[in-house]
This record gives sequence, C-alpha cells and structure tokens, in this order.
Amino acid sequence: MEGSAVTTPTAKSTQTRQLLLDTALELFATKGFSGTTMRAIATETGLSLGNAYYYFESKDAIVHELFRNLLQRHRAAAWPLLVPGNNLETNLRIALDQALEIMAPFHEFGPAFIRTAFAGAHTGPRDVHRALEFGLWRQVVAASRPLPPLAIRNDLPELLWLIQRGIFLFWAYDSSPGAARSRRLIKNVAPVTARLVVLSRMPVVRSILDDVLSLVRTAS
Amino acid sequence: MEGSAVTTPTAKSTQTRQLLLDTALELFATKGFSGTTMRAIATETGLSLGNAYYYFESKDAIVHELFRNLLQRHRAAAWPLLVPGNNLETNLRIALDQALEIMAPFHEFGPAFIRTAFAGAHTGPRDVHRALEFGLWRQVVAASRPLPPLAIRNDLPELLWLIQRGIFLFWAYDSSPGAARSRRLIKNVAPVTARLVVLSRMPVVRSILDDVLSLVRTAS
DNA sequence: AGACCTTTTTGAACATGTTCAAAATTGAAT
DNA sequence: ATTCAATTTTGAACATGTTCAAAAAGGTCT
Repeated sequence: MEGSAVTTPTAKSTQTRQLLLDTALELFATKGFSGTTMRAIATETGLSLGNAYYYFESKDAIVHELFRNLLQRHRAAAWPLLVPGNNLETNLRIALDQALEIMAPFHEFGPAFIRTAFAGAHTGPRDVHRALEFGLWRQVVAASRPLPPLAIRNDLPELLWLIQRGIFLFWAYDSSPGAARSRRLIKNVAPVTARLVVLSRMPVVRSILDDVLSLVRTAS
Repeated sequence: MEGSAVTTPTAKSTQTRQLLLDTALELFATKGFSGTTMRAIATETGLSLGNAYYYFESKDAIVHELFRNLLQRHRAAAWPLLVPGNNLETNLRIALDQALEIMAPFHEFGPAFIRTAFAGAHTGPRDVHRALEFGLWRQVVAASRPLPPLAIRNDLPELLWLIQRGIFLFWAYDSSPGAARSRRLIKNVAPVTARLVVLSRMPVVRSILDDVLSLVRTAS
C-alpha cells in the first residue's frame, strides 16, 4: 500500500504516481472537474482504471493534490509582487487578487476544494502544511511599510489567513459572472483590514482581536 | 413540469411529492446520507425510481428540503427557550446550542448542507428565506436584557446570523467525537460576542462593526 | 363516448466512482 | 536459476445518481 505509513516508504512507483498526477492535472485544467473521469485519467496515462485507484484512493484525493498545487502556484505568483514599501492594503490586495487569478480557471472545483481544504485529515506533518499556508501572509506583513503596529504584528498573518479563508469560501460558491462579487469583496476587504490594523493600536480593538484570535485557535 | 414557474402551479401531486419527501426524511434520519439511496426512497414510497426524479431533480434537492426542515425545527426548539431577562450571552448560547442539538443526528450531512446552504440559486421569494434565517436572531436580541446598545441593536441580528454561519461551517467539517470542538467553540463565542456588543458603544468599535457589516452586505 | 392534450409513471438504460480477487511483475534471498 | 513474498496491474464487477423515450392515467372539450 502506498498510503499506509508502515509498509514501504517508496519504490520507483513514485514515477507512475507522478505521471498519473500530471495527466490528471492536465485533464482537470482542460476538461474541468466533472469533465474529467477517472477512466480518462487512467487511460490517458496508459494504465487501467483499477490501477489509478492503487495510487489515489479517490477522485477527491487527486483534487486535493491539485489544490495543494494551486496553493504553491499562488505563493509563487504573489510573492515577487510583494515589493517592500507598499502599504499593507496594497500588498494584501495583491495577494488576494493573485489567489483569484490562479484559482479562476478552476472555479468549478470550488465546492470540491472546500471539501478538501476544510475537512480534517491533514496528510503529512502539520507544520509543513501550516507553513505553506501561512508563509505568504507572513511575507505580506513583512513587506509592508509602515510595519503594522507591534501590538498585532505577530498575529496579523494568522488574521490575514483567516480573512483569505473567508474570501475563498465565498468565491467557491460565488456564481456571479467572472466571480465579480468576489472581486468586489476583495476590493473592499483590503482597505477595511488595513484600517483595522491601524486601529489595533487601541487597547479595546486589540483586546477584541485577541478574543477573535483565541477563538480561531480554539478551532485550530 | 413541477419545478418550472410557468406551467402548472400545483395539482394533487403535491400529495405524492409530500409522501416522497416524508419517507426521504425518515430514511435520512435512520440510514444517514450515504445509506439512503434514491432507489430506496422511491421503493419505500411505492414509486419507481424515475418517478422520484420527476418530483426532485436530484438527491441534493431533497437534502435541501431536509435542511430547511431542520432550520425550522431549530427555530421552533430555540424560540421558547429565549426567556426575556436572560442576558445576551445566555440567549446566544441557547440558540447556538440548540442548533447543534437539532443538527447533531445529521452530522454526516454537513458537507451536503454546506453545499445547499451556501450555493446561490435561492428558491422561492428571497425575503421569506431571509426572514426564516434571521427571525430567530432577531428574537435572541429582542429577548435579551439589558437590551444591546442602540448603536448596534438593529444590526446585531445580522451579525449573530453571520457568527452562526461560521460556527455551522466549522461544525460541518468538525470530526472531533461528539462535535466536541464545535461545542467548545460555541462556549467561547458566546461571551466574546457579548463583550463585543458592550464595546460597540465605543465609536471605534462601532466603526469597525460598520465596516464588517458593509462587507457582509457586499457579499449578500 | 371519442379525440386530444397535459401530467404522471414506468422501465430500461447510462455514466461514473469505487471495490476486489486474481494475474503479472519485480526484487531479493537461497 | 529457482523460489517466494511483496508490489503493481488488470479486468470485471458493483452501486448508485441521473436521464429519457414511451406508456399509462387524468382531464377537458365536442
């Protein structure tokens, strides 16, 4: 078994798995989610249907990989655009817009992504996953001038991550043409967030943010 | 056609539809989501499979009805418990706890509920749907003493509704035994929210809440 | 009653995700 | 080289959501 943790670490079947994955992502990109059948993936790779299931326990599992792939692409696309000197609003806007840009061709996958992103069962070391998701938001903060108030600087990435989750959820079920509503939401979220960050210098606001963050951590 | 708006309003097929729905909900409650097959629903009702599809365009459509049913049950269960004189925290806690109580047997439906609750395509008049979802939260506010600050009294129901959506989403993907994590979250959310409401008297806090609310309305 | 249209019902098919026992292959140990 | 166990691959089946053309039932008008 491939998925089990105790059997074999890996053989040269890693290649087969990768091949399968590549054609799957290719098909997903060209034919969409429902347009891509497990049979098509297997056939296109030159394998039998059952064999595909030897490497991936379900179609959703492949979608999960696509999702992780997109997360990485998002990170790679947004990072270089976060030039230091931008204010937080600008950088936040850039990061969020890039997410939409990367995800756009896969809007049909929205609900499946939600399933895969929200369902527990984190594969692999939790820290790696965390770092992959948080890193970009840390960079958004770090590249912004003026730097956010000390009071919130450390927690801000987590807050931004939370905000982007909300937007992502909204996008996933946004049926407006071209995800126009999601784009509008982002346009409004960025300045509001920036303002909130400024206000975080005030003890009341800071205490509220503390409450919210500890709630989020309850749910981590 | 039944679903189309222009053909016939209704015939005495309403009865068949209701019969179908009743056995469906019954089966859902006893056999769960994946354990209930469209064939079973049809057979149990004494109809053919194809006929079930004459009345419901998909299995999800039936789940949608179950969801609306549960919303009503929640409302009916929570409303009488909201005795005036409770403070907001208590009433909020009651309403949220009841939601979990009602939904608990259908935890397996979580993702399907999300699909149905978040996907657009609101059937029927939008206001009715709105009222059904907002009413309870209006009552939570109205039954609480002291009454929340005027500054927020009108908007609070919408805020509470938003909070419960968040919790609901969390619950839907909460795989902890007995949804313990969701319960803990609720236990913490109630006091935090109450505190936030008190603080809403301060202009800074109020302005932040305004921002958040207008964001939500962007996304309505 | 007969003709005609609409609504309802059926039965059979289809598509696709998923499972599984058995065959083929591989790789090491003797 | 032979044997043996683990890994990989196959092919065929299954389950279930969904579709659809055609039959049956109802209702209305003449």
